[in-house]
Amino acid sequence: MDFKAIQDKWQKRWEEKKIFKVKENSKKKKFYVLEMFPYPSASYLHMGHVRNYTMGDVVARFKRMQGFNVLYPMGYDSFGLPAENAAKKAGIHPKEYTENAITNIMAYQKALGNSYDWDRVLATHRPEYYKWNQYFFIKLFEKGLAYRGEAPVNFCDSCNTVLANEEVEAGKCWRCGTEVTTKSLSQWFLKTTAYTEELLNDIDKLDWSDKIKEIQRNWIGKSHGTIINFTIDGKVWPVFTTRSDTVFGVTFMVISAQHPKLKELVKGTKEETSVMAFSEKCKKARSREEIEELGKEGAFTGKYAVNPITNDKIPVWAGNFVLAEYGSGMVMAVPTHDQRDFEFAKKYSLPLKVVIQPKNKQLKESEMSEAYTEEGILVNSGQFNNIENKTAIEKITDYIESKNLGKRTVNYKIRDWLISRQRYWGTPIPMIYCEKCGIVPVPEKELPLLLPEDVSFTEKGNPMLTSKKFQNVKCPKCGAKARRETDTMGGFMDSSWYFMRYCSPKEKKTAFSKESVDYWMPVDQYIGGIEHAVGHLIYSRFFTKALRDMGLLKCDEPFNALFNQGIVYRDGKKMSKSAGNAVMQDEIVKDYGIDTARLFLMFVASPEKEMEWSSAGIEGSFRIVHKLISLFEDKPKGNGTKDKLIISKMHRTIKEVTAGIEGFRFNNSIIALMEYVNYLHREKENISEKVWNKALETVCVLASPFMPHICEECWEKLGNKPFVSLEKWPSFDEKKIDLKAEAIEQIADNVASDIRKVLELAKIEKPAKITLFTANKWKYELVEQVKKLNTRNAGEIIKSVMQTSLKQHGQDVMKIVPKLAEKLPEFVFEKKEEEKALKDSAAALEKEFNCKIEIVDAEKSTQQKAKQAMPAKPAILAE
RNA sequence: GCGGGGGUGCCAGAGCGGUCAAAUGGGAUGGGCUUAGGACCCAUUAGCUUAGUGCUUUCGCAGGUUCGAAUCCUGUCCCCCGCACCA
Repeated sequence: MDFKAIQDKWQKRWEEKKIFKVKENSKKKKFYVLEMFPYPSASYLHMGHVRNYTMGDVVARFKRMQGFNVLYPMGYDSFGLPAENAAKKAGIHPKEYTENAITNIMAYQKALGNSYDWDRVLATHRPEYYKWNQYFFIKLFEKGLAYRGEAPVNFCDSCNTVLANEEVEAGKCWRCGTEVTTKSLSQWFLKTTAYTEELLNDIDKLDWSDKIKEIQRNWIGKSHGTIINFTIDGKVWPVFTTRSDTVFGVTFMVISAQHPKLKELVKGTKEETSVMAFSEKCKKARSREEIEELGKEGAFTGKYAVNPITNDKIPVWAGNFVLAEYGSGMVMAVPTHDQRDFEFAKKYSLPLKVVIQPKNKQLKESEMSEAYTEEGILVNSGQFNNIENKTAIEKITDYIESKNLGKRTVNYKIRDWLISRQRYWGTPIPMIYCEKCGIVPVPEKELPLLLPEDVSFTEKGNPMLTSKKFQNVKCPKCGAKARRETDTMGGFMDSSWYFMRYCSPKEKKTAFSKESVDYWMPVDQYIGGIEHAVGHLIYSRFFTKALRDMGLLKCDEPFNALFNQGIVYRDGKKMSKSAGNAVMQDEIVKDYGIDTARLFLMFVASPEKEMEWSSAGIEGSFRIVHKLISLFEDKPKGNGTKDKLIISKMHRTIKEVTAGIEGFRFNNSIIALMEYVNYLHREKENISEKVWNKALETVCVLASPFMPHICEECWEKLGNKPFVSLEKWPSFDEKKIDLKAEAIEQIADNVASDIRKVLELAKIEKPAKITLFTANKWKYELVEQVKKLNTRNAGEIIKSVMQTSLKQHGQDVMKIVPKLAEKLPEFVFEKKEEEKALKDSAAALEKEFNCKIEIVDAEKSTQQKAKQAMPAKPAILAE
């Protein structure tokens, strides 16, 4: 079979007939399948991509065949730094670079034969798309959900731009790996924190893996605590703590070295210069290694705070270990009961005061070598002494609230979404700064605000700054001279709503039609890498909720079910072109065809697990494909003795394949399919034409999501009209799955092969008569018969017969404990049924061996002998 | 440190209370086919043992629940992956 020709043939036909084109259809239930859209930098596909896309395609095809109206689109996340860097390096305009990359990658994707609706393709760098980024930005601005604010932000010197928290991994830039530094800059933010509670609570509604749900919960990082109002110089400094039970043990305060109000605090003190120098130092490098090396560092601010509960006056320090952006950016330090505070206190010889005593020992400040963080009883805590510390948290907080010294509160780790980027290849932020009117949005009718063309990529810094024409504008409100924002939006803006654009991609007047979005959304099955756990997957959730509240759509969550596929490795490393270990789509297609690659990728491991690419494995899959195809090359006219069994197995196979796809266990689906294919091969001779055809049709339909091209071809070969891709997915009838019958048939089956073997080994060509003995002992008799042959091979004959057949026989099955026998009646065989199995197959056997078959009740005829020879009943049966 | 996921036969990888010495593929060994190789087909692939069979050991390690455990519980060791000075 010429796989290449078949692929081309069917891909062409699918495209010509537009069979995967969809539109809204209120009569059909919708199903939206989506893979995370790719960044089109690399103009090739390797097996990692193919694995991802194949999963989506399997689901899409399956659901389509089940009668769902399936939306399955593809597009390109085409803004971003790589295109801009390529432009810098090679002197190509990012737009040209990007369009080329899209053309290339799309050709590769089309060659996969996935059932995308290619009429819906989109690319985020095109003005008809990013216009709506700008529109949404203005709407968010109007709602107060987009704002400009000064905050300590992450800055990557190499990329020369600020980064969102979600783009910093272990203190390094996610893209280039450069150390991220902190700067205090004025930037645009989207207020994700306005939806914190909803983002957290709705996680429970999602059909996502526990792992990724947990990552999101951690990222949101909700914690209950208390705000306690300390005072410094009469001014209130609220401090967040989860351990209000230790408030009597506070011996100093630590303010973050990067706290925006630090400068104000130390102004005019003699410590000012040294503290500010320390602060500057802390703003540099934040890599994990360096922090661990440095340890905790601090500087005394010269100020004292008053503990509102005890009225103690305690020193205020600036410290490198306190995060400016979490809580209040300042902590109350309880060195006896917090390890970090303990280390800091030891280093700077600050006092310790125990306020929680464990039950079994006595803590002494002078003897402590680490903080005591377990539970215990309060001491040195005034009226709260002798209370368990867990209870004390509540009691002390109640007291604080009653005296108006603070309040209960909830704190989150999640920050607002920093969206500005000082880069060119992104959506221009549609804002204008006017000296009189302040920040003014670009009027809607002027959208899209296009990226300027007259920019230079060779200078350092943001290329946008090189276009004076772009920057100098008139204020839309007052007409005075004004300056346009030169920052662009980070790429996560683009990917936060692309799945909605797919619903009505050609819409010109709005970002999407409400009608189509309300029909298609949410995405029923989203598939992509886990690396987007806190970036894209949080932003998209936020965006959906924000758009919902603007009345643009109905759903609360964008992605109902999410599946994170495993990575494809080769030689133990992640497959990538730069690592030189990528297996490319085209080389595999050349040797094996894309269907073999799909089969292998779906078959070798559970979809969520990482898998190792192996060339031996792909060979194996190639064989499987061949085996399946060769079924369709036969047209046997069998006798039909195995028809019943084939039907039973067919229903079982349908059941298993269906369950496999539904549960994202594609590997198990394929195994079930293979077992059926093998069985059909073996039983070719014993299947009637009608059943054979039915069986092959079923195989063809069941296999089609995995190897669509080959199945179309086989489908045609069977004389069916195209397309198998549009066939109805078969349903199974549990009643037709007859395990008992299958097992009985198996017995009869084994008998035949035993006979064959015996004849062969004994070198008997034409037996005059074959006697079969029923029940457990028939084989015993058989042995006796073989012995009588007096042949040299007797031992060998008997052994091979016994090995293959007795395992299946009654005796093993009867081992089931009697108690459970009632529950599992199908596992207990009665002699009658065995006899029946033999009788049923007798005719076929007579024909095959061309002699008379006699069936004898071994129970009667050989009881005596059998009793002597057989071991006693298994002990368990005697009970 | 916190959180998540794992440890299965030569390898990969299913199974997740009884049809489990454990699917499926790969590999290995033997046999068939073939001028030969490849492809294909068949058998074997924990150990001992029998004519059938039986027994022992095996699903990281140690216990427990159960008539019965790879599967459930407890402890323990190891591995991988997130987050991480979050007050």
